[in-house]
Amino acid sequence: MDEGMSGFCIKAASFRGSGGGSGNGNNGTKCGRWNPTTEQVKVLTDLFRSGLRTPSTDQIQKISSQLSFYGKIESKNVFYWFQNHKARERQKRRKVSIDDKDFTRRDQDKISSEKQLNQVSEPARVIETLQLFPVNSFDDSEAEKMRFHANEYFKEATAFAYRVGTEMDHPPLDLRLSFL
Amino acid sequence: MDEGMSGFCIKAASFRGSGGGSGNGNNGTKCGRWNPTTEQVKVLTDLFRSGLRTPSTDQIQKISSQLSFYGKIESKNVFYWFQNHKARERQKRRKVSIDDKDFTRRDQDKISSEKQLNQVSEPARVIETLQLFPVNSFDDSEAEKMRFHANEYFKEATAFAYRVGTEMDHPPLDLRLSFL
DNA sequence: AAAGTATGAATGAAGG
DNA sequence: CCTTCATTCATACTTT
Repeated sequence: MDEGMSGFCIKAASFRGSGGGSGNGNNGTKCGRWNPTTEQVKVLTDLFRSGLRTPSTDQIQKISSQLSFYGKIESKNVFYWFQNHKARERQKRRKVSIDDKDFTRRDQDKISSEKQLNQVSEPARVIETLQLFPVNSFDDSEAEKMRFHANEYFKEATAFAYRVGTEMDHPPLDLRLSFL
Repeated sequence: MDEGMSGFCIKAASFRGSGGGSGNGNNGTKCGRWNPTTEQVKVLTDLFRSGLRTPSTDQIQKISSQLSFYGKIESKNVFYWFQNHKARERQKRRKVSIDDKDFTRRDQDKISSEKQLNQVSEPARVIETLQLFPVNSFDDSEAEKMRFHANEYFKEATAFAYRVGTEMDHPPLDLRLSFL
């Protein structure tokens, strides 16, 4: 749209460290979209495997902070990464599930067992000590009161805007849009 | 590969205003979710910029009515648009901030310049006569009667994103990443 | 290089 | 208001 729309920065020929290169500690990535390094992807994937699905703001900040060591990264990148990863994990699952409806051929095909053999060869096996999800998951701040919801507007079936039977012939405000 | 299998409608190559292309004067009956036209987005954005944050029911009706000229639209679309826009404006500021790699110099940093002038190629300056915020009836939430009036969220430059003091508490979880 | 795939980013729609 | 899901767009990357 207008504001923080998709960056129109020059598309730099930035290459990811795919293949174990990881030479993009400080790649020439100008703008455009974030290109995670292999290390970053590895950590993120590991976190995901550890059970992290939707990190909170604080978690995102921490992760982003840690991952910034490997290259440029912002909080929103982490946020998007988890959103996408989870969404696609589910999407894949759903696809397979639907595809399984007709089991005429049970030769199992290959489906997506060949997705990817987990990252590139990383000789140095790192140790990660991550403690996520203690036992909480409490929805504490719920003091908010549910206001009228969209339902109020969803009655547009007949566009019959029920008006308050007071004296207002028309709303006090005069919203006129004269354009084009 | 995975195409819109879930989509029950014809997959029209309708482009939104993303990227400026906006080849959608009137997209071809794209059912499913609302796909705003560039004109609609422009008006909505303008309204938002004018300070409108949570339009009332009648306001939504009017806006929707006006915008229906540019294409199919419902009240709930307007409602959701404002909700999302505001929420994301806020979210954006929260996520794009705490990320600072080094404070080598405090005046060299240009900081957030990613936002660019949204000057859409609109030579003909439209005229908008909108009188909002009269003394209109309060929606349902009195909690936001006296708050931001207009440019509360348009502090683009923002040398520093002041931290909202809502994260004083430390999360119960301990995220530690010991790798490398 | 074109076509195909993987994935970052954006946003409509809901839920709570 | 906030968070999350789903769908789509745009682009980096891979394969042919």
